[in-house]
Amino acid sequence: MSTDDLEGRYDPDAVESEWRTHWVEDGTYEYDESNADPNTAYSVDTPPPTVSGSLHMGHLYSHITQDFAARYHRMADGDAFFPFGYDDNGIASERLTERELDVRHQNYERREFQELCREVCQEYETSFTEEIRELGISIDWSNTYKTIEPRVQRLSQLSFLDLYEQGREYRQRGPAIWCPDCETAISQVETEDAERDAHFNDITFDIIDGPREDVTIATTRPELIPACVAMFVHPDDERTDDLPGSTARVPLFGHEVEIREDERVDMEKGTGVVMCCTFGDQTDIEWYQAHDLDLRVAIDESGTMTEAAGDYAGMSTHEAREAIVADLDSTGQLVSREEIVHDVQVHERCETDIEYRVTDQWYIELLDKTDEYLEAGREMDWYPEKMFTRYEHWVEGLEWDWCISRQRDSGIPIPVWYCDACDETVLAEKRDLPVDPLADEPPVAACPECGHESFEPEADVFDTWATSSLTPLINAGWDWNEANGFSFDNPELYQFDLRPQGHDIISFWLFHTVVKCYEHTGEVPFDAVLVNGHVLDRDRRKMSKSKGNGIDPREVMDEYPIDAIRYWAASTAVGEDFPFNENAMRQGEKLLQKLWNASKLVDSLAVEEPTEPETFAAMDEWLLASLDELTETVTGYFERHEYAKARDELRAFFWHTFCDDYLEIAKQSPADSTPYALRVAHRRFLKLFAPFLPHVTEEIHATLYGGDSVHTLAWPEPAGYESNRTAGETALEVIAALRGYKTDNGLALNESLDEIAVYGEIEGFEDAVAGVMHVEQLEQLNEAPALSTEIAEIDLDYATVGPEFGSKVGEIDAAIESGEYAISNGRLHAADEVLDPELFEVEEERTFAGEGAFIETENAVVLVR
RNA sequence: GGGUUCGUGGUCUAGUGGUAUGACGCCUCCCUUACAAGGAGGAGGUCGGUGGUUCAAUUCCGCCCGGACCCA
Repeated sequence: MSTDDLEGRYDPDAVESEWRTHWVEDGTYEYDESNADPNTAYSVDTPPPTVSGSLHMGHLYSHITQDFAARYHRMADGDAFFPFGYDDNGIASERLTERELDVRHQNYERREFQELCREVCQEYETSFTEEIRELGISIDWSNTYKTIEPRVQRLSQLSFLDLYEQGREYRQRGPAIWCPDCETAISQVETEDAERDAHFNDITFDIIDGPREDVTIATTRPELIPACVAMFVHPDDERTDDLPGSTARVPLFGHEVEIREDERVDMEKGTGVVMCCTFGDQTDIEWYQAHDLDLRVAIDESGTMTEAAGDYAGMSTHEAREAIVADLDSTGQLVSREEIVHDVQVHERCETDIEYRVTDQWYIELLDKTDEYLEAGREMDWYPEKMFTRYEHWVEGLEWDWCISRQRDSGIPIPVWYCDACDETVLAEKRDLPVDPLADEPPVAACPECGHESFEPEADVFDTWATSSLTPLINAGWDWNEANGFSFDNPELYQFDLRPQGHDIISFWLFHTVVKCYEHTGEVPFDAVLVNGHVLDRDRRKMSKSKGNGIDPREVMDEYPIDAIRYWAASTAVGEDFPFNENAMRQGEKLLQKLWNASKLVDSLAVEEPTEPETFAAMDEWLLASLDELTETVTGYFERHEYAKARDELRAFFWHTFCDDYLEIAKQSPADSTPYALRVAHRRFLKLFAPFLPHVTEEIHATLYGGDSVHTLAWPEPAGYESNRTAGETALEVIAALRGYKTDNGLALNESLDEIAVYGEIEGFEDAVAGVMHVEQLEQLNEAPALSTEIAEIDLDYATVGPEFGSKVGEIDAAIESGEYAISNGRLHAADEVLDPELFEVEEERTFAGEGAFIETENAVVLVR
């Protein structure tokens, strides 16, 4: 990376790894808070990836997309704050630690186990970091955090105390989703569907004092029969309209339950009668709450049957299921049994079937302020805009407050104690945080309420999202002290300019982050949200472990240059899902070589620092004016996160206009302005390409121009060149026509042409045309050469003709088609209508009667003699 | 099941109330003062299906089919 000339072919393997190392060692992307202009510096809040897995295509794609934004804004805004976090605080990390070390977390103190987690995660973090660096992501590696570190623990607990003091949190006994294997409450978002073989069991319940002898229900979970507290029928179901108000006797267990009406009963399925248990599913919970039903807890925290299950107590749920079915069969209450396959909810980490349990949990109140949270969402710019609807629907559909407590042995502790006598909640002091109530003493010696002197520590820890939702506060250094209360170390970073987010997790991660930051600061944490789509496999199908169609980024990174992968990542509009596509990477690879080769040519045609000439050759000025326009267009695309458009526009102009057209002309141009234009354009191209292709642009820039990293230079602005653009376009048309002529006649492109004549506006560009096409003599014609013309086609201007002539348009079209029209005095007569000249265009076909070849372009006529 | 979204030559993509952009691949020609991983040309699309609105629909609306995501 330090020769003065570009030699041979571009070797991405060697170059990319060298720069990657250099950028980290040099601190090229470090945010300099003393230099940064707080009004302009760009800040990105990156959602920290879970470190317990290896890099997948989704990480690769989303990080590259963020990096386009960070790199562009670093150049355009002067500086960028682009930090990195590791989420090592979830169940995933704990499971990883247990697996790696072959231990159980129950055998350790909370702090000890966290220490182990930190050690195990450290290895994963190291390899993850290495891979992210390999992608050329311009992260500031001096600004990283881990969600398990004490600073973040303190911040999570501060957040809890602040919300509690604001009256936004409460503790309540209620149903929660429970994993019997992990023995904790989990959130809805930690569950997924899994297919299970099961049975539909039709079971008869006797009716006491009712209109019938008995009713039959269908259930896949007979082990819940001891937990049955009611039965339900649909109010509109005629089959069962005699039942409401009756009492049924639960088979085997004998307790009596009432039959009630509720619209949530599915009339389509089964018998129209369902049992309600503590708790089989979400609907059971809703019924429990709506109908104020009893609780009968038959399954304990480890998935073992309780005393409520009578003879079946002590069995696992699966054992109890089989035993109960067998006993029902022998009492004749099992009517039938049918094998089925159905989806059940499982814990995503261990694939254990989940249960619902009634427990004490902490909640953040959400439901009372959904309008405000909706408004907060509206205040952010969404890229693409349509993704806001996902947020909107999520907020509008909220039914529960946010359960933030988890019954796990590790995680960040909830900093409270409860009075043994009166159950008063005692909060930790802010200055003491972080605390662990299991190990630390409460801040008071006696209960402020009743004076009692012993306390029960809270054993629960926070939900992962309670911490993951604080990343803007972590990144901006939010904290509390006696003197200032809550404040930021780096207030200029908040609110953050950009939040990147996958489209599948807008509903919880992004939403939770907006809510918490909004409540703590009164301000929406992000100016804009950039939503990235998913990477699909080659056949446009979602990648999944079970399908085995995943693509290993490692293999991709070994096979293609990183810059080529980054080129692919800009293949489609942000927010759209798009397939893994090796064509795009090959195309990217070609672009790297093209950039390298063109740079070599520029370097051989122009001295390094040409002085600005007084006057410009027309073509040189034309190039710079066109480049100004390109700069403006591309800048607009970057501002709107339209990376695919920016990439394509830039590539097309560079490849076709600059390389194919201009460089060929430049080779033959004797003008002083040519070397100058070449260098201006070349330096500008390097900067415009830099966010997409950081390695190759840095290598070329460093080799030819030296100095600071191209990535810390200012983003180019239009330099204000003006040119007769029309004449330039026409000249290029003439050149293209002559190229075509040579191809059609089997001539090499550098073959000489004796004489050509041009009718068309190419003033000032004659030398360029003649030079590049090796024309000995070029004659400008003042009038069109002798031609015979006939009308080939008539094009109507439908945008005007349509509204004006309405339903007659079809007839006019037909008349033109069949030749039944006339043109007189410039007007078109067809189908009894007269069209003024501005409503149509006549396409003429010309034939040349004179000597030599005749070529017509859009704006010129060329004769080759 | 409900909602959102996507469906454009073989493949991937842009775009729009007036007959469709580019790339890869394919075919023909060309080693030209960087680049054959290049250049000059060419073939290839009833814009998922079907109704409707309109003079005109790939574009707007309804339904259907297929994929994805979110919520049940």
